[in-house]
Amino acid sequence: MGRITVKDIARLLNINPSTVSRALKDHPDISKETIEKVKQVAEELGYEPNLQAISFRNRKSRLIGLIIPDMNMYFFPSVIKAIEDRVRAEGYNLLVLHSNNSLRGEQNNTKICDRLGVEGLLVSVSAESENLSHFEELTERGVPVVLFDRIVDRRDFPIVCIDDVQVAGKVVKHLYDRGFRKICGAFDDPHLSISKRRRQGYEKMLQDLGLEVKPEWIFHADSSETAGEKMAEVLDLPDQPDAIFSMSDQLLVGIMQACLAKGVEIPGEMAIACISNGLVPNFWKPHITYMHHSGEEVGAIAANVLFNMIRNNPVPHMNWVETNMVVQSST
Amino acid sequence: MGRITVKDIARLLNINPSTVSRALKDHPDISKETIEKVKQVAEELGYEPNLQAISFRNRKSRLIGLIIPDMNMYFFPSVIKAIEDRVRAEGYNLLVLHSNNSLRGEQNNTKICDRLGVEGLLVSVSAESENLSHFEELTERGVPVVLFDRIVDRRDFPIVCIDDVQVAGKVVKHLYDRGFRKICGAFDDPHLSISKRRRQGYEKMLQDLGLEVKPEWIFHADSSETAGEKMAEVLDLPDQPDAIFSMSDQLLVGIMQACLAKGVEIPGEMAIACISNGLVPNFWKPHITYMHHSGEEVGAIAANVLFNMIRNNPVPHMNWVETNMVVQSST
DNA sequence: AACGAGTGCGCAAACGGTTGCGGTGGAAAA
DNA sequence: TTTTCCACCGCAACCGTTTGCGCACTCGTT
Repeated sequence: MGRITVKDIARLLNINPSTVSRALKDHPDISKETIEKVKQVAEELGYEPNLQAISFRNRKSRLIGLIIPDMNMYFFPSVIKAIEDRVRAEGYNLLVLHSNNSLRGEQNNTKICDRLGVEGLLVSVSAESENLSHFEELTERGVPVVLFDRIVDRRDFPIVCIDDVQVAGKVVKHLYDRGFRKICGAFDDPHLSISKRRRQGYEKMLQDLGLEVKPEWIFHADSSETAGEKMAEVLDLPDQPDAIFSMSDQLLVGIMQACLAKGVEIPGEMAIACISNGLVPNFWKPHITYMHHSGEEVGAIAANVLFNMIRNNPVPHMNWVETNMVVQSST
Repeated sequence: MGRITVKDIARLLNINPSTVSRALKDHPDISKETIEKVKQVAEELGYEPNLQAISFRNRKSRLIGLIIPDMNMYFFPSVIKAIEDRVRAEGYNLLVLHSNNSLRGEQNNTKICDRLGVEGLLVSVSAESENLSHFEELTERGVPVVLFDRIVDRRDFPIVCIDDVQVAGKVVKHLYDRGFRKICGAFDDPHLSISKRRRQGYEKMLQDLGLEVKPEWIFHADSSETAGEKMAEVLDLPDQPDAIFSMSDQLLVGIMQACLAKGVEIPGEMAIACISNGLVPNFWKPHITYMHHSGEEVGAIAANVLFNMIRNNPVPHMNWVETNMVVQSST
């Protein structure tokens, strides 16, 4: 009733399990006839190698861990997709874990990956993660850890992301070039370094352009709903902005909902530009202008860096992901 | 440099590995002092049990497999989230695999799950899956398989989904009750049984209401883009519908894009109602009316059925997921 | 005839943790 | 004093697969 093992095949053919093992992988020590017989019996019995036993014996799990802060619909699905494709192409399997944006969850997930013996770990850190010491148990044992997108820049771990400061600046500059001078900024959780860096790029560009940085025109939100609420407040200000920079698709949704609810004409009364995975800005008419920040590309590059590390190839500390501006309608 | 094992602890304390093993799990045969010492040393050395070894020895992987057709942003992220939460709460880990909507991919994924020794498998089948024999290797060895959402109804496997026929009918009926009589229908890949059933419910309700089923008003699309194209064609018909039923969020996006592109007023010129996970219909103003089909609920119920099977509790063959109508604006 | 070089296969250990069984030593019961 | 009993711990086997080593046997070469 249990599964077929090499021992079963060996017993049936009156040979040694070691011979079966070698025959199944065409070892030159084994005669062609024996190889034939073994393979035939294995086929007939429907033999499937026990990966647990193999992993255990080789002290290799063929497992890659992926820890994401949350399973939102906007960015991580495409990242996961790209990573899984690559991981599978390399003959590995992927374990996806989410930390619920908490440090505790991230630490637990890391421990699980450790206990399962993952051979590499890809992480987009939680909002609470400043201290990254929980990854050191892994790196000390030679298990590579790569941070992507939501990162904390410690020299110990290679990071994969866009140049957030520059990219945010470029989007703001784009709005400026189109004549907008009162540019509001919407950012994710203020604890996230990705939020800090994008806000930094936004503020720096405003200053470089000689524009004022108005705190009333800047808000942080970690969900579409709160972004909508904050946006509604901005729309009630006596001194209203004429444009909005949104650092993500998730915030864009809330912003659009707020604008549509108030009947704000876009881009007539309010221009919008954002950083996006590429789908969401096209939901509305006219389409929203965005800087394309491809989740699939981030995933592909992160996986690539990881496998280079697994193969002991040198990898750069910073791995920039390209972005490109997609200008739509009159914005 | 390698990881700490029970043997290391045993050597350090001049005791037997078996004593260490028992001490770590408070076996009554071991004295309190020994337990203390062992635990202290384990703590100091940062001992982490090797789950591979444990899985191997116990012939239990503590792994659950999840196979989805594709990593789209609309439905599966919420399903995955719910499943992972439950799986983790049970002390298991989740392996997420996607089949790229191909039978081959699904078969490969199943084989991988088999080789890894998963203790249960959750599947949303690919568009190409009619024959489900690849799952039998697992069920024959007592590994439960549960199908959800995109299902094929074979008596062998419990299924978790909404009552697609009835739900689609209800949405159509809702449009009818609001006075619409020319109701277009948008469905996913025609090979999917979920598409067939929802279309069946749509057509049956039209007939029950004495309305004509017009083939020109029915289209199938497996992406937002093609849905948009097909919708644009419908909008060019001489005899235009006054309402649309969309069977999913993904199609809704394409439909909305087409309507917005043509300047069709919603719901004035065209009423829309759909089956949705609940977020997408609120992207626009006015919000789109929808039948709420919660991905999280589907995931939670599917996981629940699976764990009941793992515990040898009896489970029903059909496991219905509840839906509820969310009526918005004037539609 | 003796030697060398291969060919084909078996033996046994190992990976880390668990567990049935058995043994020792000391205290209590007979 | 002998027997019984229990608390505490060690021994060894086991899970399935792999692999270094070595043995037996066959050929071809001097």
